[in-house]
Amino acid sequence: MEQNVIDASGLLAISTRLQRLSDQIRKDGLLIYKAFGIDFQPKWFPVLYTLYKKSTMNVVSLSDEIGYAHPSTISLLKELEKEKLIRSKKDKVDTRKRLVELTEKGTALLSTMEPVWDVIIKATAEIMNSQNNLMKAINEVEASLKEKSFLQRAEVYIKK
Amino acid sequence: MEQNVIDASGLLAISTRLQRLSDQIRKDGLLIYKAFGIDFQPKWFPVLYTLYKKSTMNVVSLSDEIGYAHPSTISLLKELEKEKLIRSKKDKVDTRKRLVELTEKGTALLSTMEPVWDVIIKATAEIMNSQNNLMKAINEVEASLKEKSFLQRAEVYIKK
DNA sequence: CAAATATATGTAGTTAACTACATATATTCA
DNA sequence: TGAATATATGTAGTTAACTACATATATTTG
Repeated sequence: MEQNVIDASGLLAISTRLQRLSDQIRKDGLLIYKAFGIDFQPKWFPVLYTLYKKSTMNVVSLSDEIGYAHPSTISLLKELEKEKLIRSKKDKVDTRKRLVELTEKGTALLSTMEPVWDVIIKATAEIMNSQNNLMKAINEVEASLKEKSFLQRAEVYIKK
Repeated sequence: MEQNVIDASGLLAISTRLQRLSDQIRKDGLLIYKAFGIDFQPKWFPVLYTLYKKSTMNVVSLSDEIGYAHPSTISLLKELEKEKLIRSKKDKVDTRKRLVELTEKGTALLSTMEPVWDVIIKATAEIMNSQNNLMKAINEVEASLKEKSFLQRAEVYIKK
C-alpha cells in the first residue's frame, strides 16, 4: 500500500497502518517489561495504571477513563482478579456499582514497574519527537473529526 | 486516558487511540459509500483496489501489497469469491500460485466506486492537513522504528 | 540429481476489541 | 409516590485481524 500519497485507498490505508503501528508498539512494550524481568501483559496496563493513580473506581468510570467499552474492561478485570492483582467490593451508597482496587500484590507489581516507565517515556519521546508529532497529529485529527465528521465533510463534496 | 502528555501509559495510550481512530475512519468510509448507494464492505477495499490497479496477483504478493498476513487475505478472498467479485486461476508456470483477478461484476463495482474516491480524497486531505500531518507522522514513526526499534532504544536507557 | 531448504497456499484456533441484549438498581418527574 | 427513564453491570456472540501449523510445489546445493 502506498507510503506517502493520500490515494483512493487513503482512508483504509491509514486505518490499516494505524492498526499495525499500534500492534507493533504494544508488542515492543511487552518486550521491554520482559527485559526488566517483569512478566506482565501490556493489555492489563491501562486498568492497573488507572487504579494505581486513582485507588478505587467503578467499572464504567474505569472504562471511560481508559477508553474501552465496558465489556472489555469487565473481561480484563476478570483476568486481573484471577491473578489476584485487583479485588472488588460493592459501593454502599449506590449498590449497583462495583468498586475495584489494586490488591497488595497489584500495588507491589506496579512498584516494580515504575522504573520501567521512565525508560518507556524516554524511548517514546525519542520516537515521537520527529517533525510531525504523531501524538499531536492524532489529537488534531480527533479534534477535527469531533468538530465535523468525515461523513459530513464528504457530504459537502457529494452535494456539489 | 491523558490527551497530550506522554506519560507512563504513553505507549499503550497511543496504541489504543490509534486503534480507535482507525476504527472510526473505517466506519465513516462505510457511511460514505452508503451515501452513494454503494453497498460494500470497507474491509474489502484493499484487495479490490489492488486488483483493480494491478489486474492479477497471487495471494502472497497481494497480502504483501495490502500489508496483511496471508490468512487474512485468504479469508477476504473467500468472501469476495462468494460475492462473485473476484475469481482465481492456477499459475501455469508456478503451480503453487493461485492468481486472483476481478470478475466483470467486480470491475463494474469498482467503476461505480471511482467517483466516490475523489470525495474521500478531498475529505481526507481536509482532515489530514493540520499542523502535524498524521500520515507523515506515521511515516516518520515507522521509519524511526525501522531504523532502531523501540526495544533497542529502551535498552540504551536500561543499560545506564 | 536427490536431499535440504524455501516458498505458496490453506486450515485451525486465538485474541482483544466490539455491539446487542438482559437485568438490577437509582433517579426523575407527572 | 409510583411509572418512566437512566445508569451500572453483566453475558453472549461477532469481528477482523493475528500466529502456528500442515501440505504441496519449486529452487538450491552438496
